[in-house]
Amino acid sequence: MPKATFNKLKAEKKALITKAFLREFAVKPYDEASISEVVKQLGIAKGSIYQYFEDKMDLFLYLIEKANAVKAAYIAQIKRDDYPDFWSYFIELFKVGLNFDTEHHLESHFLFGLSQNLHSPSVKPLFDNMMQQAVQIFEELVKAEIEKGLFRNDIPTNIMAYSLFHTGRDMQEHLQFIGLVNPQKSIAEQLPVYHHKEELLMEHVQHYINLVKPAFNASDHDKS
Amino acid sequence: MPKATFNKLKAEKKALITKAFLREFAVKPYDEASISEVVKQLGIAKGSIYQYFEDKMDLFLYLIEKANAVKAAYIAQIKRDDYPDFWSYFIELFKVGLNFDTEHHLESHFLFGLSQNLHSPSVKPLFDNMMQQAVQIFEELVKAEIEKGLFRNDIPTNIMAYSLFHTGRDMQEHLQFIGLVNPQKSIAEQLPVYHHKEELLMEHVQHYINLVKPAFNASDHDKS
DNA sequence: ATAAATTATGACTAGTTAGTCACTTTAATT
DNA sequence: AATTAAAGTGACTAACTAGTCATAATTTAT
Repeated sequence: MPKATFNKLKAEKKALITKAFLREFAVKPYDEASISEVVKQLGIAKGSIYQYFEDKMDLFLYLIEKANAVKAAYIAQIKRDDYPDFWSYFIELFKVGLNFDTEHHLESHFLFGLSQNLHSPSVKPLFDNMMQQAVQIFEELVKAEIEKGLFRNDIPTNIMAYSLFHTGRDMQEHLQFIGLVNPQKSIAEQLPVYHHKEELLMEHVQHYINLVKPAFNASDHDKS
Repeated sequence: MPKATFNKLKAEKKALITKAFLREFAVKPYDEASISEVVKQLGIAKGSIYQYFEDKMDLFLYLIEKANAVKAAYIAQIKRDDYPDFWSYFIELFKVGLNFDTEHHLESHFLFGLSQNLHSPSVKPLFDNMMQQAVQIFEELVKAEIEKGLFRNDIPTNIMAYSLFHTGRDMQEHLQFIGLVNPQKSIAEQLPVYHHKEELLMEHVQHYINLVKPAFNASDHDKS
């Protein structure tokens, strides 16, 4: 966590520093992100950063925590119980993600980049941990659906959870793949990733969900 | 491509150099892989490498080509037409992949690592290109299945292709996630990734395929 | 206004890297 | 055996990096 000095900083300066580093780590993998370059951009001394944070990793963890907290507030807005089935909930999750992106594009860019640079040696253990947690949450969701008789019960839940978790990631990646979104460019232009693409995006998500739905839903392949 | 000098080298030396670099690039992302370190291990001068290759990227491209060629020979062993449905073909693809891994674990490790370090800035364009090709192949496969009436036809083929392509990757990643395989450790121990895990692996693959099968197969959701 | 505490600084350390090139060694040819 | 061609070398360059620390500037407290 940041040192006391950083927290005592006035909010404006704190925000400027956070923003600059979010941008840097959004564009480059951890090991290639350069503190030297960011302080140059900020016009502050490199030594200052080490008054604020223990080291590079401390700074990085702070950014993750920060961005995750902002996103978590969006996710928490919706509850599974408010939807008739998992898939309408899943789509809604995507929609709040879209709001998050529009209203906090830097944090969104950062998390987007994070999910794509998971295998840099220095972040691997860290990321594995985050992944464990994420998949665990999905496994709970899956189990609840099975309990309700809405998901099939002939496949190990951990496999279903992992696949479901990845479906979300794959959708995002695919959007990038077909050039519908361009995170790198969006960051440079300081625009949200999905800016003015909301409808196309949701259409794409709908297709994806239509595709995977029969893989999870209980029906004839259910052995119960 | 490598310089003439490299090709004139006697096969044994060529193989040793190739092996050492495959190992290095298997473990680290492109930008973190160190030529200096490998030449130290090999006990040859750094200058020699630049007698063999134009630069780091030239060396890297050579390794990709090399590893891909070896794997392609395995893939080419089987043909879709020899199987009653896509999924038995898909499983067989996995099995030859397993053979490839057993018989060429270094190349296998390298390609494994490659698929996980795709977003390093320097390799991004390169990887995007490989991805385009891979997905294109999958899209052809999907189209052929639809033609045969075996896959559903109410989802854009590019979405089906992308999802299918990722299913393979996700399966691999999941095996790593649950600790069933450990590429880093396997490399250190100079063992194939899937060594002595073949049965567990195929069981896992079978589950995964059972899961996703209904997403692709034509049935009630077909609008034809 | 003075003293004390806090915050900011940037030159510096020790380490890394890819790539170069004048030179030496080895091999092939005459 | 002498000459030429090819292959191998390692010190060196230039460019980076994270992190340090004695000093200077600025706030805060007295």
